Amino acid sequence: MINARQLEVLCAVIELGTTAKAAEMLAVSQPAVSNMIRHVETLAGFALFERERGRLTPTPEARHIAQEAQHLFMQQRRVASIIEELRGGTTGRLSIVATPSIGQRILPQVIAQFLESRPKLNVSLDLGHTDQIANRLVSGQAELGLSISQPRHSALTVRPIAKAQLLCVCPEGHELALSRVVRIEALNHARHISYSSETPLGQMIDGAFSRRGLERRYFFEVRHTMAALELVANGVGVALVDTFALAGRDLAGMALRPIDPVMDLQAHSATSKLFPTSNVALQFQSFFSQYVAEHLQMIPSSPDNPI
Amino acid sequence: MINARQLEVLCAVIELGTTAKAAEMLAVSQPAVSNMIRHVETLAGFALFERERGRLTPTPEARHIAQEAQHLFMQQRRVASIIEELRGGTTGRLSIVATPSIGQRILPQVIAQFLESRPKLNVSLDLGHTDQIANRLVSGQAELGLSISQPRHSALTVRPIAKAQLLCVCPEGHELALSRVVRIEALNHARHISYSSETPLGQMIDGAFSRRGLERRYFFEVRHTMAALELVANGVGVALVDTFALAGRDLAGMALRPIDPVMDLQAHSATSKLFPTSNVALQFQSFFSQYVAEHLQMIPSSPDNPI
DNA sequence: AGAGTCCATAAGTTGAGGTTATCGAGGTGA
DNA sequence: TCACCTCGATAACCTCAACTTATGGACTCT
Repeated sequence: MINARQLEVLCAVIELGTTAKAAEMLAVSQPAVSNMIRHVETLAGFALFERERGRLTPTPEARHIAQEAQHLFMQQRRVASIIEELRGGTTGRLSIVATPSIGQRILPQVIAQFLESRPKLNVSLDLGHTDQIANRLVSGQAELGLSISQPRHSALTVRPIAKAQLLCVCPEGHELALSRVVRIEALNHARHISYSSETPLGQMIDGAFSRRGLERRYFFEVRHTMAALELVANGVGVALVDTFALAGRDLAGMALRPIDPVMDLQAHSATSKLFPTSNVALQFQSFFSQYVAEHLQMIPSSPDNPI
Repeated sequence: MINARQLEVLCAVIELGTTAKAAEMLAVSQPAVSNMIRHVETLAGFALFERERGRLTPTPEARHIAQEAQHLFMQQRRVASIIEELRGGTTGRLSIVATPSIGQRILPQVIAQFLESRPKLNVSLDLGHTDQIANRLVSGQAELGLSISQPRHSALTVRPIAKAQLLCVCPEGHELALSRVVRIEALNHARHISYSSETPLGQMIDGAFSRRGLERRYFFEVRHTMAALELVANGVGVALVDTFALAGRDLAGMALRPIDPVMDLQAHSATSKLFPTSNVALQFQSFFSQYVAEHLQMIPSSPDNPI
């Protein structure tokens, strides 16, 4: 069967009219072109050029083939450019599942930024709790999982990807806003909106309270920081909210205070060991880390509270 | 740049799962496949397979490339099949110019037959007198010319392609129909429809008359045999008509008689020396010759009237 | 433990596609 | 008409991508 190189030479001769000019354009010698043309003619089984008075004149058949070959060249260039783009991570498909804490606020921002230099990239974003993330990853339905708590699954590769902190958010003018730092004990005497003890965040905060010999008290139970934040924004009470939920949000009417003790969160990324991870996914992991490190301000951890 | 063979191997491995099966399908050895895959990976600049526990698992990037490559293969097969068809003359373009004598009746029949085994063929048919045929051929606007009289042009290749004869056509029951053979002298005493002396046919008939020491007489002058035939069909008179015009026509109400002397016509085909002639055009020439020889019955020429 | 499967590596072969050198045919201008 | 140019064809040789065979090490399954 005829190959692309042969068609390339054929087209060059038809276009430029002589073997010598075609050879020059193709950066090969004139006999190479001459031989190739003859070879293609034997492959095709009929003459592609008429030789008279030392000149080559393409036959209608040759012109017809050359025209069709253009589509082949186009497709060839297309494949080459796709490979190029896949190398640069500017094309392909990136499918992410994230917990709402990350997926609702910070992740769309990071993705938007990531897409600015990759307009052809195809993205899929889904939310789910940690177990669902693990399921979707091992079943190959998603490629990259992002969550605060580490998904536990033998077929997953989990690694820390970004840090965040819990801050205290209260309505502007609230009594807690009067102090520069909010001690967690104070929350027990305020209208405290907090997290179910089943949630990782709830357990973490419980731990901080119990380390001070206290028990966490709250009048409003939610599961996600975004929900708590919205309640605070509407003046319902005060809450501890992570910086992922705060990222880029308009905080008009609210006051933000560091807390004592500092509580650090570690976001994790997970990929399946059962499927190879795409280039884009790897790139996105680094991008996410870097973006968070640059855009989320952190309060230094106290020595007694390492991550 | 990546080539089709490399993509072919890549796709085979992705599709069949192992290098050994891919090698079998491609009819090459397993190391050939293994090396090719590694080579393509270095070309692409990123991994296409993940190697673990002695198995290859395609990356999302590899799958993406393989999918795009399918279009390339399709285009490649398309070019190959077009070449195949061009060899068989079942595709391409055939543009013909013919004089009305040939183009109005016999040619459409032959073309229809020719197309039966070449459904993809693109045909163009145009009518014109001999000078116009020559013009269109040397200007490259048409590829094949068909006419009775030979076009005279130094850039044309003209060759005889088919024979026809003049016959006498008269209304059924006409007195000329009473004789088995119509002697041309008899036409001078009938309502004779004939051809302008400027036309090749008129000159030819004039010659036959003068060889018998007579002058042709006619009451109705036309330029084409088709016109004469229609007039006879409507009972206007009698005429000498060539067998090309009669081919396949319903002769109800008309009588057909051989004439004395027998007058043979030679159809000619012409192609331009300035452009190569396509395969289909050459095939059509033979096809036309053969069709006419098989379908037009001829009366043997008398020895004194060679063509 | 042994057989069977997988992929990788090493070393050698082959042929498509290239090279240089040279030829003769044909056109062209002094 | 002769020198000079450009064209394509041919011959003889070269090179490397794409193969080969032979083999080895990793892993799985019975």
